[in-house]
Amino acid sequence: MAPLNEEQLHQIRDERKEQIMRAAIKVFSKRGIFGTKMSMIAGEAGVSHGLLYHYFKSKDELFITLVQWSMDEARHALSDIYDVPGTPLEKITLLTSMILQEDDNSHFMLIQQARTSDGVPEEARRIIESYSIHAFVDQLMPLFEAGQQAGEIAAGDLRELAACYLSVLSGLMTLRSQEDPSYAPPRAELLLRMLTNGQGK
Amino acid sequence: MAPLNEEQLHQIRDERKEQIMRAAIKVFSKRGIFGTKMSMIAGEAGVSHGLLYHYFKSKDELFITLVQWSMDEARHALSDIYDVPGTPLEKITLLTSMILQEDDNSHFMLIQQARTSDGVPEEARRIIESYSIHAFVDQLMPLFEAGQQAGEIAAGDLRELAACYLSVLSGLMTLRSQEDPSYAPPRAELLLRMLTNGQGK
Amino acid sequence: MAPLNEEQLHQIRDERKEQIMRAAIKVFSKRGIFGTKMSMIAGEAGVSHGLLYHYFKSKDELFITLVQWSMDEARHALSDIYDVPGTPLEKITLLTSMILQEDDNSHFMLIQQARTSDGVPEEARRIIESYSIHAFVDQLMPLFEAGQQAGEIAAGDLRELAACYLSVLSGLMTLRSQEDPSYAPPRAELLLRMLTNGQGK
Amino acid sequence: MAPLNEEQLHQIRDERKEQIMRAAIKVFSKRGIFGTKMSMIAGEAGVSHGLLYHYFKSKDELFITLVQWSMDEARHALSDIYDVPGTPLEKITLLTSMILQEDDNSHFMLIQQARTSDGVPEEARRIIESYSIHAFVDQLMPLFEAGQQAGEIAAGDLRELAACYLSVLSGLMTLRSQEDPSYAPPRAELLLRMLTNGQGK
DNA sequence: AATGAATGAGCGTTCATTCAT
DNA sequence: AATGAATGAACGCTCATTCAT
Repeated sequence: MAPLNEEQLHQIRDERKEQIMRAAIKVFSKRGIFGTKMSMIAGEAGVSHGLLYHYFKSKDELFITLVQWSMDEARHALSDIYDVPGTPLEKITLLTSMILQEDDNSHFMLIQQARTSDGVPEEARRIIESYSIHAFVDQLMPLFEAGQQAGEIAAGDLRELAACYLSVLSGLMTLRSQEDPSYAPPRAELLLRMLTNGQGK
Repeated sequence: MAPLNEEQLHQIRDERKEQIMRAAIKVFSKRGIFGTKMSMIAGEAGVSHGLLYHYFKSKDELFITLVQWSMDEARHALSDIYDVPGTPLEKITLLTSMILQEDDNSHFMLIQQARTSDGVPEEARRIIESYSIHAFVDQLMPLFEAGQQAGEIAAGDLRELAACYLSVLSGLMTLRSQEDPSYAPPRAELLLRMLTNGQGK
Repeated sequence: MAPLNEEQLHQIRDERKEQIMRAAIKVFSKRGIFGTKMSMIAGEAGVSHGLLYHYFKSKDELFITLVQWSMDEARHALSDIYDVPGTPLEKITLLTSMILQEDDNSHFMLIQQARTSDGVPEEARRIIESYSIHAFVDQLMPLFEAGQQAGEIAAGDLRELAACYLSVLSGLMTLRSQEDPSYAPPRAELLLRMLTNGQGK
Repeated sequence: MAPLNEEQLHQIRDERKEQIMRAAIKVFSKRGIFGTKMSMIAGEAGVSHGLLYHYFKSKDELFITLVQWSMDEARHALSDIYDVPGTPLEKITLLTSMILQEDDNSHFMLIQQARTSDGVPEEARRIIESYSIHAFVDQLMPLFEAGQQAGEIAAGDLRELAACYLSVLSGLMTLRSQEDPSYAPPRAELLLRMLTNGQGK
């Protein structure tokens, strides 16, 4: 005999939980796990700090949840690229632009934070390692192979090429975490040269 | 122009102070400003934590000193490249390899930490911004111009190209701060394609 | 004077309220006032924690109510002993066995908890003191006097003897609050020697 | 009760550590592990709360240390009784009086708290169980045997008798933890009747 | 110069209590 | 009546910083 029916409660829970997660990823991705205080997340989400503990057992659990979420989102973002029209190289170009210019790339940035910071919970580290850069390389391999066969991508070791490309993108993403106005992400075409080496039309 | 003024040189010559700074940059560059505790630095340097306060007024001041020091070191590393023999592109290739493979690139990494982290003292931030990426681009412009005239570097906006190149290197450096065994820095040649675009021999 | 006034009786008859009180005394008597969380009581009673505040203004008020209830129950238990058949000493022996072996002596244990712990609400303390051990001694005096006249109880200061006897029982009860399997309550006959001193048949 | 003996003082040599332990046992034994706040201990010891963590890693560790200390003290107190002159019964009488009237029986009380409370660290619980009441019974057996042979102690199962006696003393000690002015410890002679059963001269 | 004892501000977390539904 | 989301005071603990020696 609940005063609120099951569905309403569920809705509130999901709503709040998502609200907190959005606030948390925003702060974590910018300030890292040490620099982020639970009160900052609460403030960003507009709730009391106590409420965070209704939805997440601890700061670490919250962080781990976000890392898992971000890994899934990142994989989705990569797989979505197969659905847009265009040649393989066009798809890669689009992907590059999206990653570099996307306003909210908190997911990628959180992963970078977790990868490069200290004090990250063991489980978060395991999640990231289990989906390490090789997993993303695997995801992109069909696209790169198609590009190479089409003559759009230079000859050579494709896995190495893809890993290099992803490393560069990863690195660039970390540079976007600040508000440094002097930093402007490079144009995608310049980066793409690494792949085409002048062979593209 | 000396990177350190007379007094700074004198201070750094102080054995203890240098010992502390070397320990500090090692820890800061790996763990960031929040993840680094004064006791870690003291332990790394083999002195008591109380002693740190004889040489530095505070953790922030120590960090700021290190940022200043690292900026100077970075500028030196870049300017040194002019002294090695070889064509412009060979010089750039060498520089790239050094940065990517150097065992101790604490200086670069500290700058990255300071650039991408939060909780960095205002003054450290000002130092970094004042010598922002543009300053490094300026330093490398003569080299790039020579490379372009020699036909080793692709045609196009050179400042943009240099900025892109430095951004990529900066980003890659942040990925090296961990012990992630799955990460291997890309070969310099691949990165260089961004600059040559197939025009190099 | 009825141990519970009309209104209290009415409230206690309230099913929900009684359910909560039974759950609460069970938890309080085992874990003490600090070790008991309102959520534990709610869980034990099978209701939401919010509901506790419909019946009791606060944790303290709940505890105070239970102390009052337990004091009344304890007095009843003592007075009931007059109704069983047997000589005075037989009655005392029975009482001793009951207290030591009773499975549910939460009431006595709650009083002990309240007597020996800190952080007990002032009012609970006053209730306990007002019915202090002397009140129980008073209750038992007729029984002891009869026993002494019958030659079953040793000569000497009866109040002192009764107080000593009750103190010992009180103390032993606190030892039963745990699940320590190495502890077994002593046999009543041994304790009774304090009273009889070899004079009983 | 005897303060620290030479050897223990050697271990606890540090003045501050001893100061903190004395303050801590005073508060813990009165208020239990939950009721005791680190700030109370700090206040009682006249130091800042931060200092406690220089000497003890955590509240639990401090508590465990005290339990161990108290167990050792309790064993010593029992074994010391063999050194005083007198018949076995006189020794037991003296021991009883000491335990009941000693102003500072924090050690015994801490053990009782740890035995009967909740939230006690697992290790503390193990220490207490490993020296459970049987260990103390073992310690006193020679004395009881001598008393029985001398005709001072009643015939019967001696281990049961000793266990009963110690249980009663343990229980009485918990009643002394408060400042309840209405409570006066019983005279030793009355308790001793349990052992003599009128057989003593 | 050098140590480490000592302090206290600040953060993560718990839980009694309130309140909208 | 009944629920559980929401709040915030308070506590355990960390660590930058100070200070007596």
